[in-house]
Amino acid sequence: MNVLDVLRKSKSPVDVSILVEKLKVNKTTVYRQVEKLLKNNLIIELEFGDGKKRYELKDENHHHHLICNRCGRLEDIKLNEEIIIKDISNKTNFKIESHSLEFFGLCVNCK
Amino acid sequence: MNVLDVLRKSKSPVDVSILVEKLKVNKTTVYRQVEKLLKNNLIIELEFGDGKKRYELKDENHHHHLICNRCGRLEDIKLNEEIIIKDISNKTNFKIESHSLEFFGLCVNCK
DNA sequence: ATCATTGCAAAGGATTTGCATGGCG
DNA sequence: CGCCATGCAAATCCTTTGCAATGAT
Repeated sequence: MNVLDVLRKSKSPVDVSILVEKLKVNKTTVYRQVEKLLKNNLIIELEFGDGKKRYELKDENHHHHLICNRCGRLEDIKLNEEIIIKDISNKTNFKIESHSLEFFGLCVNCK
Repeated sequence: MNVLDVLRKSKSPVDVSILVEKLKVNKTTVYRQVEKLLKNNLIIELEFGDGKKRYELKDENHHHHLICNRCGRLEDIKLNEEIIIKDISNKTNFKIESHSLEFFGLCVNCK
């Protein structure tokens, strides 16, 4: 079992404390493995506003998240954001390498 | 001078350390004032991935950010993301209350 | 022997909490 | 007095760093 295995098995993005728990290794080790995976573009880093980072496989299936403000439930959603990216390319000289796009609100159960 | 004044004067989102410096008050005070402003929907909280939160006025002029991975330069950009929001409303039962959308890459100078 | 990986403890940085104080109705 | 804003120190949480020990090549 390694970090990638845990991410593969998890339905939602995973933070360091969970990786420590599942892998039963030191947190420093986890941080270092995560760092390497990020550098190699195998995983992506997400922030949901609660002060800790979460990680997810970077797979062919690029998607975004709906995060419930009430219960924390997480839903994946696939979007066509290329329109927006192209719009930016047209308007500016900025070369986009990555983006973060998350939605916060109320899930079906909580609204 | 209060938090809102500092945010009004600043061209880019501001973190707590800057507020402490400008307002010359205790950081705890700043955190508490910020908390209140967030609750009252007067400011918004942003995360650029470096572990600290930044704050910005919530004004009529809703926009997003281009953050340079090299030099940290920040550019504002106005986008039409309603298309995407509507798309989500059609596809899911999630009620979106807010979203975060930031772009990372290389600015004109760095690319 | 060398180089990468791990563990552990300590340090750092951002944020929160507890408690005492001061201002003001 | 009672209430709210402030300050200060300590605590907490997440993350990073230094260093020694282990493992693999």
